[in-house]
Amino acid sequence: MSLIDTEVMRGLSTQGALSPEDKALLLGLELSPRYMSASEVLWQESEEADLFCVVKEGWAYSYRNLKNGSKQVLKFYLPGDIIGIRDFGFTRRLASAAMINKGVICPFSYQQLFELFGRSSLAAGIVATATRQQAQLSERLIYLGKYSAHEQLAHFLYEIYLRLKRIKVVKDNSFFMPLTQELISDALGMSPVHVSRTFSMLREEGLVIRNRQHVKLPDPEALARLVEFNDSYIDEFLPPSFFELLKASP
Amino acid sequence: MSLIDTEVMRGLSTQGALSPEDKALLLGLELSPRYMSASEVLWQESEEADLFCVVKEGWAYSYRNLKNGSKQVLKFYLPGDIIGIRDFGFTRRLASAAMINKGVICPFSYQQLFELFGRSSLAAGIVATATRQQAQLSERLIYLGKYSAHEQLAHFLYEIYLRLKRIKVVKDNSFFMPLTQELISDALGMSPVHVSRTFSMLREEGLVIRNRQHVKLPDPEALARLVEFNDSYIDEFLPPSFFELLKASP
DNA sequence: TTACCAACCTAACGTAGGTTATGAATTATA
DNA sequence: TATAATTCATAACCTACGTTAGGTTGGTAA
Repeated sequence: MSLIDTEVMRGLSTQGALSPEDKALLLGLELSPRYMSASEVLWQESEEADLFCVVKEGWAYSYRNLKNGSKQVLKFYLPGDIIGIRDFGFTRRLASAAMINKGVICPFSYQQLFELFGRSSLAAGIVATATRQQAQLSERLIYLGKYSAHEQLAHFLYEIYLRLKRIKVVKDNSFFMPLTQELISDALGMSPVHVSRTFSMLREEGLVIRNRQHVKLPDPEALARLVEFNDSYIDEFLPPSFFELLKASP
Repeated sequence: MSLIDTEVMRGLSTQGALSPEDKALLLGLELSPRYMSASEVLWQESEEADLFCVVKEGWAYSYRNLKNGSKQVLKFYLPGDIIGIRDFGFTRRLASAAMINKGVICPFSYQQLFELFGRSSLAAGIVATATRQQAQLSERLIYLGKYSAHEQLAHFLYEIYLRLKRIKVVKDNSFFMPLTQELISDALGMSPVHVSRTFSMLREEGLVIRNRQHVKLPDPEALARLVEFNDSYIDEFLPPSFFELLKASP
């Protein structure tokens, strides 16, 4: 099971959509398989991200270690799956990855992917934007899985705060948030009643002041500490390597 | 707030990475803004997917209506965010999208995105693979948010079963699954003890027979019915439109 | 002004699932 | 082979959160 055997590529191939160069590139990957033992780590969270892999044999998974000692698995990878493309457009890994049992993987550098995009940095930019969204989804998943309603809501509000600050619509730690508690409950997977309860708790702790659609976070840093916020997934700019690679491409 | 004002594009622009054609394309988007009212629907689940949008003003969200009458919000979109790129590489929308308050959006067709990829259907294929992964992540999010442990584990096992069947390693409804209950618990956000309890329930119901790493689903269809499985996100091939668009590109 | 409705708050009570603990079955290591 | 370490099953107990329900507030419309 290799990249060219991936269902997507097989589809492209049988439809005659792959150019000879594309095919050559795909088959070239076969030449550098890595034999992995069970539990062997592919990469750790926050290491430099510069490649992705096709799982040829064995199972792998990506995960995040959490402050409370547990971990959240984001995804299991089976033969034929691509692991690590999530971090394309980021400087560092947002999650760790490891083998479950022994197997074989084929690495594929981001550099090679860039070259495929040819000249259009616009295309690369849009793809990077898409992977950023996926990163936000992963964060939400982590909070849904392992944290209490209190931590979840705090995390949610702090994320909204950061995203709004980036587009310069936060003034004096206050912002406009046109969400009902019911909509928030549908996002966080809890009952509307419990959202209300949790808002009350956050208010009593002095962390959140809310009046209908007007929200104020008197001490955003305290909130961030409460949830141990990992803001690398919202970072402002594409990594410098992104531009170097673009300039280096033909 | 337009696409070119998105943080990613601004980064590309200030680094001089955007070609004049890229810039012209981006600015051309400004010409077709759509003014949306509060609660207006952008698209419904399972409608044909052929475009994405940049949110210029207002808030939007994507969501899935669930069988039990509730809904799960997947993501809130703020000004500058791109909505609908998740479905690139799929025939139909995997989730609905709607405005929260009134606002302005700028549509951008998948066709235009294809043209940016130039000749490399390999690049397009890799991107499509990445969006498929995001789709799987979304499904997991939905189950984490709104379903009981019983339904979650059933869904998880059925997804593994489908993915393994696609790569032809399921024989007689049985497969090898090198996961401990602890690892499963870390993926599903529940305690190892409860994973064991839930496996026992599924066994008593005759839905799952498991012996260490060997799993058998005597009646996969019954499992699928239990979780109302939406298998469009694991579908085998890229949509026909994908190939038509590729042939149409210069 | 009155009536109405959506959004929100709080309380009382029930339950799914967490926690802790113990023992059995399996696999790994000496 | 004995010994240790995982993995898993089941029980007893507890808590975070769901559910149901009743009341307050604020916005809107006649």
